[in-house]
Amino acid sequence: MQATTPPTAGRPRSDLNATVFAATLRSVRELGYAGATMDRIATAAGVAKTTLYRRWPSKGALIADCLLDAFGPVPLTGADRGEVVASAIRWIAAKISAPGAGAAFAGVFSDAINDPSLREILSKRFQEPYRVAVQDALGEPDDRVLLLIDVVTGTLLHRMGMTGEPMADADVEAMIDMVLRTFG
Amino acid sequence: MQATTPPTAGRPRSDLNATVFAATLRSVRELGYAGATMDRIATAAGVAKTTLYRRWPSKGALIADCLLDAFGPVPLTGADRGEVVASAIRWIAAKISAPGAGAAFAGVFSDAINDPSLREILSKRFQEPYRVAVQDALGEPDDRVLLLIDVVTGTLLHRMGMTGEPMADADVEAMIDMVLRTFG
DNA sequence: ACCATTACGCTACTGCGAGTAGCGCAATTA
DNA sequence: TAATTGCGCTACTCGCAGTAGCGTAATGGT
Repeated sequence: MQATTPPTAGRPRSDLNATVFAATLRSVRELGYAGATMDRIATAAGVAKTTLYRRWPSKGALIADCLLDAFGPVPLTGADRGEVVASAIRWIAAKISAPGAGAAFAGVFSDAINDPSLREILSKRFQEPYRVAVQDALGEPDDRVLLLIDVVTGTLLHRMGMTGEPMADADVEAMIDMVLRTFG
Repeated sequence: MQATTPPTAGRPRSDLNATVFAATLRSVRELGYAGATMDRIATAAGVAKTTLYRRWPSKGALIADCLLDAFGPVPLTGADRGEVVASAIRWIAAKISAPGAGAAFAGVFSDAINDPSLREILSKRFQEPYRVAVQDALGEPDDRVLLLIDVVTGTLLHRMGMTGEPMADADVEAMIDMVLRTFG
């Protein structure tokens, strides 16, 4: 999300990302996605709203970056393929179940429906790295990996959207069983 | 969505649902979910905006009702369980792929994230009838059927949200293969 | 020391869409 | 004929995303 040309002269940017990300997640957790307005996030971070817009082009982009920072890389460990897939699914399920994170994810995702530039960010900056990592680990063709990601993430988000709550562990395990019959 | 007490006196409601639903789907198809404002839908239907709000409590509720009308019941036919599941999945995939319908569905779904009353409508009026129908046809326990619905619908919507396009037939078939290993 | 340059905070705005209020009129039933 | 309810219309309120412009702080270059 940083500018293409990092400037050499002038006042350097202060270290605000950590503060802003923390305030963003806290706001979404307490107020929901729609309730976490840019004004509130700015206030919660002790920062001017205009500063947010100097760094991120939109609310969706800010929250996407925030999630990217909060999630980090997928762990792809396990004795065999099945365990690799299962542990990766448990990891993303846990990330989405973290308070605030699920609502934030679903919110960004929904904004992306009406904002192609945000969809670009989401698919290129978010999905793509995970797809490459999984593909390297599993050696599946890319369309299969994309389907795998659609199934896992889509299922978790759909449950979240319908019930307002993250998916229970038992259902996560049922989904893993199902996926493993194909990708295990 | 109609009032709990259909009144006996006074001017009866005119037959506007078909006109409004058609105008709604057309607006979403041409302008996207966010672009299809209540003002535009009203104008396109040749109806006052206040009339829309007399019948539906929110934009999301209107579009949910519109989709309910456009989708109709799931066909649950087929020689064996596998064919029943496969044809049902192809049916919902086709419905979501219809121009406008996918964007409308995804839009309502995203509004529901921040609107519990809309979530209620979506899960009770939309998901529940389909769940019951599938459950009767397959004889699976309800949590399994709910998972099946989450997987199928979630996957289709996730693909739609990430790419802006409905899922290609080949991928739908791949998803069917995968699901049938568990539910076939 | 002194620019030029860039960042930050602040106040004040624009634009737009969801949802509402109240009026006059139309179409029913009792 | 009176009461009641629906419709169209105009005109709002409210809230949020995003923007403009100013004064000031912090840096590098000369």
